Amino acid sequence: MIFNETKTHEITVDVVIVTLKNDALQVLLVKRTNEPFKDKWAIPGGYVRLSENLDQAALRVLKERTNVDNIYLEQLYTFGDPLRHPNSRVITCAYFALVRAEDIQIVTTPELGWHKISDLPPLAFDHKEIIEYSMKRTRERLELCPVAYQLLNEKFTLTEMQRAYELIMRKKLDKRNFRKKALSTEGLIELDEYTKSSSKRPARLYTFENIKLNSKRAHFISKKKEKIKC
Amino acid sequence: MIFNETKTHEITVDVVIVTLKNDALQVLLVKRTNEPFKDKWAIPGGYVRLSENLDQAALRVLKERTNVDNIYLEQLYTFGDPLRHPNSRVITCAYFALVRAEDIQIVTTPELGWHKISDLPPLAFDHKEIIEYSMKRTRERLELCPVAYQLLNEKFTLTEMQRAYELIMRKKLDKRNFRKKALSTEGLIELDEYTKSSSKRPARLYTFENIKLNSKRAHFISKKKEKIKC
DNA sequence: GAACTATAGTATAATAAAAATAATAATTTA
DNA sequence: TAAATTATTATTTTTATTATACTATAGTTC
Repeated sequence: MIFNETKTHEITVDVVIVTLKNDALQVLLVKRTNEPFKDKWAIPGGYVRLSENLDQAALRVLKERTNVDNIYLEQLYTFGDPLRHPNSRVITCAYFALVRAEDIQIVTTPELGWHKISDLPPLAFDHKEIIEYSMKRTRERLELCPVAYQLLNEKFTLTEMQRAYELIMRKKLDKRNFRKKALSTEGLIELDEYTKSSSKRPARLYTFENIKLNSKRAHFISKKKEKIKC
Repeated sequence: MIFNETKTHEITVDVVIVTLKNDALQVLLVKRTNEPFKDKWAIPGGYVRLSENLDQAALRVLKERTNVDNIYLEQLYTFGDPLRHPNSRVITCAYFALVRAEDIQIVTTPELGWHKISDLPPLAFDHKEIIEYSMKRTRERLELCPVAYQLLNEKFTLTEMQRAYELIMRKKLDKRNFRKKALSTEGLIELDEYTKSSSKRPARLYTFENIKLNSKRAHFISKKKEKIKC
């Protein structure tokens, strides 16, 4: 590939939209209908408009695809390899979003749907790398604050919360220690409600007061077992 | 400002180059000679060439300005506010670099020089925000791995290392506890050499084996006292 | 050369946090 | 009503953090 150095770049945002569904972390993908990478799956994305900033562009893409807003959205990383797009020079600013399954009302079609992160179909461009990076970032975030609540329904049991943590951190957690730490999280509110439809002992429901998530007590996953690259 | 939505974006990289000099963290700035922001100071930056990726562009800028390579360089954040550049739509991918003062052989002029981060001159564009964000990121990094060694000379005393930590973390550290943790850092090598020219008791010199910096034992700043925004 | 000054270096106890363990309670199903 | 399943609570052990005070080694001063 020969580069004409006077040609301009194109800039897009791509949003890794993650939810918790059927006891698995799933990511929203669209099937490409055109070349390049026709029939491969891709993260939802779009061009950044000149009138909007990057966050606004990502929020717009998210809204277009899922009709949700006001959720956890974070700039992830900007990918700019000259060869990441086979036809032109496209730099993409990747975002990731954690959304509640119950908030999402998308109509899944053969061209749009949720895919288990542990079992992804063939992906277009460098989107596999982007998804992997977003999961790494989610793990790092979870060590700092309980972002996992973004994946849970408004009312949830501690077991559901623990399960979300286990899926993100990719390791089993001890139920008793998890509960002890979780209960000390600022912003966690114990409700006087219990699950009903379960076939076993009902579990107490909790909810989150969203305000206080930057508390220093808000994280409760030990960092020690994780090795983080410098 | 009225936007022509068909106009293209321009993409730059800006590199926050930080060093430790005269017992202070200092950042390399260039004085702008043209409008906009004539006579204000700016982070070194440049346009991303079509043939290079973002890391390469940042490394090139770093090399052009300081003639150093092979140092700690990390993508920071991409800033894309439509109004951040008054004349055109410039999206910048910010990087930050930690460099050793002894490695740098720049000729400081009235248009290029080091400035204390605690006492910055008037800055162009959103560069104040970018520098602040880079220091925040450095603090977060330091909690994960001893990147501060990037600021130290090849051979350093534990007191110098502690001082680098204190400047980055903006708090006093207890000498005994710091030394205990520092000595348990993987990759730290105790030398049979001591400082000489000091008029006081000589201090033992240490060095770092760069290889093992992703060790889980490599970080030794407690996270508890820091509040991190979600 | 004795006293002083400044920084380098060390040992240990108190406190707090994390990890590891077992037993009991509440519900549905067989 | 016994068995199965999930929810919930308490305690101990281990590890990490914090707090504390003293000794060591050089140069400097008198």
